[in-house]
Amino acid sequence: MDKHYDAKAAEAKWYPFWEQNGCFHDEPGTGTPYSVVIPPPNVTGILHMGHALNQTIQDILVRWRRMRGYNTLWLPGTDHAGIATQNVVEKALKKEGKRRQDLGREAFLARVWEWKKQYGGTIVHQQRMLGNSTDWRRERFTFDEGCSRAVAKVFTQLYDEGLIYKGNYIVNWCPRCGTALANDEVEHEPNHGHFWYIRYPVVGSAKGVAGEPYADYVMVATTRPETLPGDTAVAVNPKDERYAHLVGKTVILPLTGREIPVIADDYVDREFGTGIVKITPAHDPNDFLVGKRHNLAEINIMTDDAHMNELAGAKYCGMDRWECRKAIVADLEAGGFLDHIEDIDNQVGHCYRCHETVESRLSKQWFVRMKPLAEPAIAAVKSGEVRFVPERWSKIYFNWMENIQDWCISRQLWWGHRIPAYYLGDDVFVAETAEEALAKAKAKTGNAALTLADLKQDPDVLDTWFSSWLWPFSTLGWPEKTADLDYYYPTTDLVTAQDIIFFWVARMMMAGLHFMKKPPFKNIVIHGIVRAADGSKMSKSKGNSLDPLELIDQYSADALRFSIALITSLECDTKVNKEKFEIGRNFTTKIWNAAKFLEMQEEALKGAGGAAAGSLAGQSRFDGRTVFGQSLSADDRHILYAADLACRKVNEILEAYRIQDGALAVYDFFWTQICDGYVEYVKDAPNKAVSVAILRDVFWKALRLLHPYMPFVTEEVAHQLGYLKDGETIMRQPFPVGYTDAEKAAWGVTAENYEFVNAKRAAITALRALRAEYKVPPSAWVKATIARGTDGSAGAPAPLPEEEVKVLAKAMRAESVDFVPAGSDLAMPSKMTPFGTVYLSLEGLVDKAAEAKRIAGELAKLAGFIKSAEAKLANENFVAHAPEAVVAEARRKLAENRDKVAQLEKLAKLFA
RNA sequence: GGGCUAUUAGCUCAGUUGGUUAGAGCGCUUCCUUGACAUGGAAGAGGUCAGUGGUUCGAAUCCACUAUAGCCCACCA
Repeated sequence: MDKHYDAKAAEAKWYPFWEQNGCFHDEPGTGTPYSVVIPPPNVTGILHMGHALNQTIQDILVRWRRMRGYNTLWLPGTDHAGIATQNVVEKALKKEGKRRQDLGREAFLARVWEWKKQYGGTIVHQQRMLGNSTDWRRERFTFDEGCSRAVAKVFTQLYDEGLIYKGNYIVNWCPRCGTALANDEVEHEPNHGHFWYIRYPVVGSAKGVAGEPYADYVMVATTRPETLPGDTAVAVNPKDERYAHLVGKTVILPLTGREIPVIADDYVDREFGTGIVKITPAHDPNDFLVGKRHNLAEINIMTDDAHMNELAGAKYCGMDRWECRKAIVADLEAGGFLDHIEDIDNQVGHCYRCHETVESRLSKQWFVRMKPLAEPAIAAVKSGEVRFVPERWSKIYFNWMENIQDWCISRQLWWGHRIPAYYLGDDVFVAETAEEALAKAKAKTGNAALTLADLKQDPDVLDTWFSSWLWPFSTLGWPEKTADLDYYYPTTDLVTAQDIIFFWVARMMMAGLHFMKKPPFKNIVIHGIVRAADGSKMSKSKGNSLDPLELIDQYSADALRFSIALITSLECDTKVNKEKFEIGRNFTTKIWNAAKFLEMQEEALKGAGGAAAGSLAGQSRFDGRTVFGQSLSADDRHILYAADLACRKVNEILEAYRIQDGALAVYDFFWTQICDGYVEYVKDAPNKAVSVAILRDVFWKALRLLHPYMPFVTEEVAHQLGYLKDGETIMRQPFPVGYTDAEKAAWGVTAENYEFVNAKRAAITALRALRAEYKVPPSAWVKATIARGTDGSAGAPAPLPEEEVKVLAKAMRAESVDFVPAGSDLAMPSKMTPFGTVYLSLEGLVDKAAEAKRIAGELAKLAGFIKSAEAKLANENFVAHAPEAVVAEARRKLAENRDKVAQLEKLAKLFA
C-alpha cells in the first residue's frame, strides 16, 4: 500500500466503476424492496450543504439496506423549477437585450430546453461527487415526457372529480415575475412603514373640522394609501359603540368624490388604528372576504406590473404604485383629508424568488380543493400507516393539514406544464391531450367541423409542485402499469428537511393516497437544516456558506460524508464550520494507516515462513474452524466481542434512523477498539499468527460497517488488503450482523472476558496516570504492584498467564509487575481499578509538600462522595425500590472509595 | 396571536423507557517523533445539566411556572 491515501484517485476510480457496473441498479422482482426517491433538486441548482446532508443520510440508509440484501432503488432526478429556470434564461436573454416576449412562447421554450441540455446536468454531476448510490439508469425530470403525462392525467381526473376549479380569487402576485404566488412562497419581512390617517367625510354633514373627529368625518388609518381609489366601503366592528351610529351611513371617498357605505364586520379590530378600516376588496385578501360578505364591488386599480390603471383615475393612471402613493398622499394633504402620519412597524410580503414586494391582486386562477384530499392523508398518519421520524413532526403536519386551504396551482409563466384546459367561446374542455379536448368539444357542440385551431389552450402553466407531488409514482412509470411501480411503490423512506413538509411531503401524501390508493412512503424522515457557525442560515449573499465541492476537494467526499453524519442529529439544526470536516479527514487517514499496519504484519508473518504462522500456515484469513482449538488470548476474545457488539449496535441504530449514533459507534469501534486497543496488543501478541488473522477478520467487518458512511476509502482498502478481487465491490458484500452464539461460545467470547480486558486496560491507564502525576520520566522503567485476588481467595480471578503479565508490564513500562492479594495495604501511591489496586513504587524523588497538598484535596473530594453515598444506602427506600444491581453498585463504589481514603491517609503520613 | 423546539465543559453536540461519581469531538495544559498513523499517541484540567418550584427513595431525564434563544403558521388596515 502507498504511504498516503489518495482520496481523489479513489473517487475517480470507484464511482465510474460502480455506475458502469450497475452496482446502483436492481431489477424489480426478487427479494424485499427498499426504495427511496430523492427530493429532486432544482435543475438550476448547484450542490449546497443542505443537499450534502440530505443525500448523505439517504445514501447511508440505501447502502446499508443494499448490503443487508434488500432489493434497493434510490431514484434520482431533478425538478424543472418553473420560476427559477425561467428567470435564469430570461436573464441570459436580457444580456442580448431581449425579453421572452420578443421570442414568443415556442422559441422561448426551445431556448429553455436548450439551456437545460447544456447546464441542467450540473447538479446531477455534483451529486456523483458525493458518492450517491442513486440508480442513474432511472433518472427522471419533473418535466420529462412521462411526468408530463402524469400531470395531464392528474389534472384531468381532479377536474372531472370536481376537485379542480377556476375561481376569482385574491392572490399574492409578484409584479416582477408576473405570476401568482402561493402563500408559502411569500416571505414576510419586517418593514418600517407609515400609517396615514385619512378623513373620509360623512355624507350629509358639514365639512370636517379638526377637534370634532366623529361628527363630520370618519378617520381611517391605512398603510397603503395608493389603494384608495379601489375602496368600496369603510368598515367598523359591530360591537364598537363609538361608531355604531355611523353604520349604514355613507361617506365620501376623498379625491374621487365617490360615495361608499359604512359597514359593520367582525374582521375589524377595535383596538387597532382608529378602529375604522377602508375596504379595498380587489387589493387585500381580508378586504376581499369582507367584500364577499357584504356584496361590495371589486375595483381592480392596478395592472399586472403594479402600475395604476384607468380605474385609479385619470391623474394616477400609468403611475407606478410607489409613485402613486406619493401623489395620492400629496393630494390628500392638499385637499385637507390627511390628518397626520405615524411611523409603524409591520410586515410586508416579498416574492421568495425575486424579492419584489408582493401585491394582493384579484385574478382568475385554477385551484385544487384540498380538504377532501387532506382527510385520507391525515388518517394515514393517525393510524400509524405512515410514520414521521422524529415523531413530533406529525403534530406540525396535522396542524397544517387540518387548517388546509385550497391550492392555487396556476402560474403565469411559460416554463412548466401547460394547463390542459381548452376554451371554445365560453366553454372549457379539460382533457389530457388537445385531441381529446377537441373530441369533447365536438360532442358538446355537435359541430363535427371543429379543428384544433378553434380551441384555445389556457396560457398558464402549473405550479412546479403540481408535478413534484406525483414524484413517488410518476417516476416509477405511472400512469402506465409498470413492473417498477408494482414492485417499488409505496417507497420505504422519504428523507427531507423540515422546510418542505408542507410544500412537498404533505402534498405527496395526498396525491399518493388519491391516485395510487396507497401512501407514497412508509417513513418520513425529517432532518434539520445546515447552518453557519453563528447559527444563521447559509446563503451565498451573506458569504457564510460552505461549498460541499470545495470540502470534497480539500478533505475528500468520505470526510465530508462522515463528518456531516457524525455532527448531525435528526432532532435539530446543525451548525457547521470548516474545521468540523477535519474529523472525517483524520478518520480516513487513520483507516488507511491501520490497513497499512495489517498489511505489514501479514508480510512479516509470510516472510518468517510457515513456522511463524504456526498452524495457520498458508491460511491468513481468520475463521472459526482454523482458529478453533488454538488458545485465543483474553485480548483476542475481547476484540471479537467488541466487533460483535459493534455490528449489532450499528444495525439496531440504523434501524432507528440514528445516523449520528451509528457514525459514533463505528468510529469508536474502529479507533478505540481496533486501533488503540487491539492493534497495540497485536504488536506484542504472544500468538501473533492468530491475532493477525483475527485482526484481518474484524478489520473486514469494520470496513463494511463503515462503507455506508465512507464508500470510497472502504472500497479502496478492501481491494488493497485483498478482501476483494478485481471486479468485486464492497457495496454488494453482506453487511456484518455479528457472530453467532455458537461461534462466540466456541471461542470463549463472553461479556465477562470483555469486562476483564477492559479492567486490565484500566489498570494500565491507572499506572500511566500515576507516572504522570508523580512526574516519572517516560523513559524510566518502574516497579508496579497490583493488589488483586489470588487463586486461593474466594471468588477471586485466576492469576494471569505469564505471557499476559509480560505484555501488561510492557504497556506500563514497568520492569516488573508483582501481584499481591487483594486487600494488601502498601504504602505507595495507588489507584483503584476494577482489575485491582495499582501501586507505583516511588523509588525516585517526589516533592513531599506538593504531594501532601494534593492528597488533602483528594481526601476532601472523597469525603463528600462518601457522605452522600452513605446517606443514600442508609435510605431504606432506596434499598427497597432501586434495582438490585444499582444498589450493589452503590455499595461497591462506597467500599472502593473508603479503601481509597484509607490508602490516601496512609500515603499522607508518608509525605508528612 | 397560534404552534413547535432548544438551553448540558471555552466551542459544537450526545445522553434510548427516571437509577454508577454526567460523555464525545474540537480547543486548552503537560509529556512523547521506539517502524501503522504528529491528519498521531499518553496523561490531565474543565460542568451546582438556564432558573424556581413540584412529583419520586432517587431528576440532566417527568410536571408547572419563569428567563433566554430559535423555527413554523397566521397576520393588523
